[in-house]
Amino acid sequence: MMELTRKGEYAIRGIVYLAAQPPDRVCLLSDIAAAVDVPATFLAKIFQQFSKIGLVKSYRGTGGGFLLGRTPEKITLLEVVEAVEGPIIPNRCVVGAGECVRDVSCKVHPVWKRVQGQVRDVLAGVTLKELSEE
Amino acid sequence: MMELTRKGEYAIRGIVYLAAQPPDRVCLLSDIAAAVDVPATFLAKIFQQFSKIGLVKSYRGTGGGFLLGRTPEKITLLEVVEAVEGPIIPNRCVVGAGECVRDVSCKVHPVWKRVQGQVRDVLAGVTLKELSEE
DNA sequence: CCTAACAAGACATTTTTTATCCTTTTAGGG
DNA sequence: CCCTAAAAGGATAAAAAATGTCTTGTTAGG
Repeated sequence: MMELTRKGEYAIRGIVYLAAQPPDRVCLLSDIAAAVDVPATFLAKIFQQFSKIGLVKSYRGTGGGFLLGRTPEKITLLEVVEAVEGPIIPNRCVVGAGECVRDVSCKVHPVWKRVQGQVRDVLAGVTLKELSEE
Repeated sequence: MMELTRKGEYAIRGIVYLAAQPPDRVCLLSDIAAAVDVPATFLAKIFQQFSKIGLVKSYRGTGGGFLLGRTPEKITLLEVVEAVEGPIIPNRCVVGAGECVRDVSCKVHPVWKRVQGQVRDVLAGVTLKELSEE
């Protein structure tokens, strides 16, 4: 359980590749896809999601392509993962009130809350800089 | 992402209910299913998995049913969850050597390892006793 | 031997994941 | 002003996983 999907994996590979490029090198989607071994059409969707929230910047037309929206040390793994996989929610009952209808005083609730916190903390503590250097 | 499936939810509900019963009260599957509001046929599958690894004991025939395999304080949430959802593996590359073929020195690897550890620690720290009392 | 109960396996349905394709929009260059 | 390069967006399709259901087998008690 708790497994990252293919999409999440691809997303990380793709953006880490971008982070490893010289700061203002505009990269073609097709090049990125080839480099990280991901279907270009699929990666396109992923980068569209990145683009919407500013994780990457995109340019169309001749000479277009992608580059990182911010410097690598300002993008965390948490942002990348949540961008494509949605928020980290181990159990529906952590979402908020009204979800845990079965049990007003649900004992499991705080446990999942804790899990969520730990996972988020770990992922938030890692930046693209660390993942791309060397 | 990282969401517990319905199966996992049902599993927890079912076994927590058992843990809340008097120690040697044998419970009918149909009663448990009704009490925790889970399809009986589905819960049957779940309890079969529990039974195989000794998390619950089962008795067939007239007067049969289920009871907890050990005392509630000796069963952790981690065991329950892993029994039905499989091991907690945030990313395939934490499984072991040979999986992370793309990158011998995969930088993301240790991060997922850490996530895995944290999640397991939280879940291992909670027993059915705590979840079932009061 | 009849009935109660769980065990096991096959099957069906729905949802999610994992793509692919086609059309549209934007931009540069001749 | 056209032509080409590139990303954006939407529709669709195939495969896998989740979520159940059903039928038959097994075990045990009375």
